[in-house]
Amino acid sequence: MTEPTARPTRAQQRRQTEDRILTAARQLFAERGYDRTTIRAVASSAGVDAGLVMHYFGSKDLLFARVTETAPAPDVFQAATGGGAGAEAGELYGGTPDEATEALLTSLGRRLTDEPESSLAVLRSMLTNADAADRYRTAAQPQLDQLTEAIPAPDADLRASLLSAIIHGVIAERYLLRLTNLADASPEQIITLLRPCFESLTTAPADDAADGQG
Amino acid sequence: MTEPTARPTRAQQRRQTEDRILTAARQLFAERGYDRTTIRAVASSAGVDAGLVMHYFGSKDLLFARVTETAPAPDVFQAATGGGAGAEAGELYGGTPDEATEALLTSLGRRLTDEPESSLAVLRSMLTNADAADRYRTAAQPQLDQLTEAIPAPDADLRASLLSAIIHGVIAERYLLRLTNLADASPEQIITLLRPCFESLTTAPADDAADGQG
DNA sequence: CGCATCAGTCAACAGCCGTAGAATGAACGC
DNA sequence: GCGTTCATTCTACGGCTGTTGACTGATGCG
Repeated sequence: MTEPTARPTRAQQRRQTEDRILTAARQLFAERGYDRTTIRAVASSAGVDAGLVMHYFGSKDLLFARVTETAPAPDVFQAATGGGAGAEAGELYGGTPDEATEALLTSLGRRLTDEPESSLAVLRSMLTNADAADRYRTAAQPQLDQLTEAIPAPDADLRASLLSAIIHGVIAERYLLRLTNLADASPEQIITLLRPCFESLTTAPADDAADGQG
Repeated sequence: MTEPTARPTRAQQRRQTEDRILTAARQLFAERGYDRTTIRAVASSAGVDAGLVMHYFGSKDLLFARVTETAPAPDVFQAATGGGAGAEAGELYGGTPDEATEALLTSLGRRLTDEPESSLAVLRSMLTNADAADRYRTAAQPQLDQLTEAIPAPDADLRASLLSAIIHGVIAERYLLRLTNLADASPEQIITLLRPCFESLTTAPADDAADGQG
């Protein structure tokens, strides 16, 4: 059936070219941010003409939107499910605060290990591109809500936001700012140091709160 | 003596205009970041011609450098000295870990209260402008070293960097990304929630450090 | 007063940007 | 085979950018 002839159909070739463009765009957006990434540079990096990028994606904004929505991790926290595709993310934080803590730490660990290309594209561009910030905020809200439910405290939403801020701060300072201490440290070191920090945020102030709402 | 005639000397007038330009630049850099801030916009906002900005500052890069080096808080943590100009910053973190924690929290509280204009100019541009990142890293290192000395742990430098990352993450997510939960929260709330977090990083794992930390 | 200095303006240049549209040529359906 | 579709390229336009240099007029100094 499928002959080994290297003659792809037209649709295949288009998709292939689109992918090449998207890959180049993702990398450049991550490296330089939205403003400093030019369509010409993306096209050149993908080995095509700039007009073709326009023809396929319509505009620079739309290209950026495609890059960020295609990004494997637009989420704040993407808990490692261990490969179980059937595991709903909804159950990951639903349990105890301890489970939430470990899920967050695992997510952070993976983000510190993998090359966070597309994640960086979002993170870097969020700070200059209002659309990117909006898109991120919208995408992150359900995840924040979910995390909020796992935290037994009246100010759980603020706690969840702080956890998000900490994670982003660490990633930004390691990859964007490249603070040497953080850039050189191993993910395990970082996780070990942050665990008590996360625990203090996910667990309620059981000491003197006495609000026995749980 | 000094007549109320509004006729300043030439040098005074120049410095006054320079200040106006610097103020406008600081605000615009903070609002839009480096790339989206144009010299023409700065000049227009300061009520002068774009050529004058060039004449005074040489280039956009130099103007940005002046803005960031003039910034009242290029420092990571600027502990509140209570107005004592003679208090050397060197002594602020020199004491116990608890003192360092409180100094960091006070600094964060002030940053969450005041309009962090120039601080944002640095923070926002750091993430897109390589020069700004370098300049920041250089300026922050002594402060990090200082904080490191206050932490009695073998990995004190990493702990200090994490504290810096957390502070920046919170500020960035509140002012740059404007995550609603964080933007609406009061500084006191945030500080209260972060205190145990900071404590866990500034104090050594004296309790259960028995198990070989490798 | 007379000349040098300098704050400040104006017009322009060269370059890069996103984008549009015509042109080309190969792949496709009939 | 023929006309159409479509991937792809080329050229170009208008706008914005940083930057330059000539210009103007008030100010300072001798």
